[in-house]
Amino acid sequence: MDVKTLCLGVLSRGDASGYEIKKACEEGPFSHFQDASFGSIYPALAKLSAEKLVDCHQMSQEKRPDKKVYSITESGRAALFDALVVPPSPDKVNSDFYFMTFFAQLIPADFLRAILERRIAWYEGVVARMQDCELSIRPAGERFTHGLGLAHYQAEISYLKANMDQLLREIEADQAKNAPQTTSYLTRTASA
Amino acid sequence: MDVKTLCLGVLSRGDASGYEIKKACEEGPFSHFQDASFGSIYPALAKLSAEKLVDCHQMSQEKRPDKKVYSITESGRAALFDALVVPPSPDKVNSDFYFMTFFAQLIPADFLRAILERRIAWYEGVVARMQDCELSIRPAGERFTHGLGLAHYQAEISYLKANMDQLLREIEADQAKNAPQTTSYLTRTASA
DNA sequence: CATATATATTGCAGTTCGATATAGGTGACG
DNA sequence: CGTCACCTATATCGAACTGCAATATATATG
Repeated sequence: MDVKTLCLGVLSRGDASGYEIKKACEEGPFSHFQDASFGSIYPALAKLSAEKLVDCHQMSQEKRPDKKVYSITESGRAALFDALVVPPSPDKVNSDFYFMTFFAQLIPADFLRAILERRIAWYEGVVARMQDCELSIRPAGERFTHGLGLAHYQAEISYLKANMDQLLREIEADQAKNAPQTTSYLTRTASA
Repeated sequence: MDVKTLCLGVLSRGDASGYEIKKACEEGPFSHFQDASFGSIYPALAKLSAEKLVDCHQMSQEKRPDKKVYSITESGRAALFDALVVPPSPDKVNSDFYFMTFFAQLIPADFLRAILERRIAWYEGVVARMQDCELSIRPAGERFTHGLGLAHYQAEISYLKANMDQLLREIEADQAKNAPQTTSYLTRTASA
């Protein structure tokens, strides 16, 4: 989804500044499936404003930097609708964690264990916070998407807990076999 | 993961051309968690070659365009190792599908149903192909990552099948209530 | 026989990322 | 009571990346 449409989506739920849009993608309801940086959000808002898809009100705050609050216009809602009724392009996933587990046999077992445990703890926290949040007042689509994300994270936690010990045993056995003569990673020969 | 490391990872499993690396990210074992375009892969390979992390052999093929086959060097394997033993940065997910379901109440129910059914069919195909593939010969890390992806897709299919009818009923009821006077999307008033 | 698909690379315009600059407020700690 | 780290808030800039077209050839598909 291009950043302009993402901004329209956030603004369709209520007025927000560029900073608040970023937060919605980082910690808020969009954090599980959208990502955008300031370097793309601010230009996107400027373009949307020029196209009259959003209105901008300067808010002089005391004790805070000035804030530009954007509101979606009727044309903006129409543009959001137009962007929603096209078949979605495939998900783009970039996961260093999966990349790392793929090459698990190259990684020292202790380091790998720490990474796996951190991942489980992280997602358990995410799930706990998601289960806490009040959904009954939210629209059907938001509830559905929330449940879908939850199902995904819970499945990942389950799998990791059920399989990580077995993986670590195999990795340890493999590394003991292939490099019994040294404890230094620097002198290893490529065993991949 | 930067594209250079991604290329090193692919090449650690065997020699490949830029085109073949792209295919590994599109259809191959990396397709579930990595993405990169030609425009980033070819420059990355050129840089890796300049840094002596990969070797390049020009292959003049008959009946095909020439091919540059890259092989990872020992320094390349060391660089891959160095990139693997740092804590992975958070996953980056960009999903137009999730974005769409989040705003389900804005979307015509028939269109939404078609999108949901297409998604289920797509992931069922993915799961079927993943279950087909022979894993016993693959390294432990690859098997583990494969299983993790499979668990994720299966959880998503389950959730969609269990909850899509309920969502569509709610959406239909909502749209019938909010716009009983018209069947045209163009004349709707913003009901979000 | 036209059209589409697959192999294989390159270049480019536009988009996005990540870091940095700016600048005051807030809370914690000894 | 200083100061240190972090939060709010916007803007900018180079580096990196994407998506697309161009180029060329061979094989399927209808």
